[in-house]
Amino acid sequence: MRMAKGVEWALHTLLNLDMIGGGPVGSGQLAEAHGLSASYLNKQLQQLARAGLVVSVPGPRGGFRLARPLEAITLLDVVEAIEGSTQLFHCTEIRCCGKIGELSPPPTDTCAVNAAMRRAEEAWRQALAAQCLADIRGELDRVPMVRQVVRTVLE
Amino acid sequence: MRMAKGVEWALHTLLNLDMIGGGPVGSGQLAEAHGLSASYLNKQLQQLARAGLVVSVPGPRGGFRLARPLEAITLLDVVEAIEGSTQLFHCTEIRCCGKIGELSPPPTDTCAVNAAMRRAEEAWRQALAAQCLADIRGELDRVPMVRQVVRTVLE
DNA sequence: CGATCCTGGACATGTAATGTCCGTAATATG
DNA sequence: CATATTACGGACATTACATGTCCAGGATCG
Ligand code: SF4
Ligand code: SF4
Repeated sequence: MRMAKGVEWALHTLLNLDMIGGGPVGSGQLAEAHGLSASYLNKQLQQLARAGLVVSVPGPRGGFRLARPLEAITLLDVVEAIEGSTQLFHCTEIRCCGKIGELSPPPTDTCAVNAAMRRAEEAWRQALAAQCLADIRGELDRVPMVRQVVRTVLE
Repeated sequence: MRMAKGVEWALHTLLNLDMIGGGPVGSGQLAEAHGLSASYLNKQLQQLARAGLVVSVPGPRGGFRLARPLEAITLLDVVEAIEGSTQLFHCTEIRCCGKIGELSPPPTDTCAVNAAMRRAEEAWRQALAAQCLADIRGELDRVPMVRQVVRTVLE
C-alpha cells in the first residue's frame, strides 16, 4: 500500500511552476530539473491538466503553467488528480462468499467494517484538503537559494 | 494505491474468532467460512500472531484464537499487522536529483512536502486507532442471525 | 507412533504502477 | 505556407508488489 510516485513528482513540479512565474514550461525541462522520465512526467501533467490544476499550451514555446495560485490548490487536489478518487480500503464483499455467505441472508446495508474504514479515510482526506501548496511554499522559502536555483534551472 | 485484501480477510476472521468463543479454530475452517485461499489466509494469520493479536496453537485440534478481547484490538493494530507500518507517502528525495539537486545545497531538514503528507497520514492513523473491533461487532450484532451462522459454520 | 495443524521458505501467478515509443494535432515562427 | 516545437494519447514493455500455491519441517495430541 504505497502512494504513487507521481504524486511526489506532481507536487514538486507544481511548486517549481509557481517559483518560475507565469510563462509556460515544457515537460522536458520540468523533468530534467529533477532527473525524471520526461514521457512519464508528461502523462502526470496531462492528468493535472484534466483536473484543472494546470493549463497546457501546445506549440513552440508552449508547455504547462499553473491554472490558479497555490493558495487554491490543496494536497487532496493533487492526490486525487494523480491517484484518482478510489477508496483506500476496497471491499470484496467476502461476507457473501463461502459457507457463511450461503447461510446468511443477503446483506441489506453497508457493512460495519467498510463504514469504519471509510470514516478513517475521511479523516485523511480532510487533513489533505486542509493543507494547500502555498503553506508548503512558505516552509520551503525558509531555506535560502531554493527559489534562485529553480529560476536558474528553468530560465 | 489500494490497501491489501488481507486486511479485509483479517478483520472478518478476527470477528469470527470472537463470535465462536474461546477454542482455537484451524486456518482451513476459517478460510472455508468465507471462500478464501487457505494457504494465504494462513500467512496473514501468522502475521497477526507475530503482531500479538492472535495466539497459534499447533497440533491436532489446534488453530488460532484471539490473544485479547476485541475491545483491545484497534483497526490500526490490524492494518499495521498486515500492511506493516510503512508510510503511505514514501519520499524518493527527488529534490536531490537532476539539475536542481546538483545546484542546491544538501538539504538539512525533512522537507515540507513530506511533513505535510505525514500530518495527513497521522490523522488517518489516529482515526484507525480510535476505533476498536468491539465497536464493529456492536454494529454487526444489530443484524439478526449473524452470530448464529458463524457458530454453525465453525462449530 | 501417526495424524493433525502451524511454520516458513521457495516458487508461480496476477495486477497495477512505472517507463518507453510513436503517430497525431495544435501553434508559434520565419 | 512550410517547418519546427510542443502537447496529446494510445499501445506497448518493464518492474514491483500483492496474491496464491506448494512443500519440507516441527510441534502437539491421542
Ligand atoms: S462485510 Fe464489510 S468488509 Fe466484509 S466484505 Fe462486506 S463490505 Fe467488505
Ligand atoms: S523534497 Fe520532500 S517530497 Fe520532495 S523528494 Fe525531498 S522529501 Fe520527498
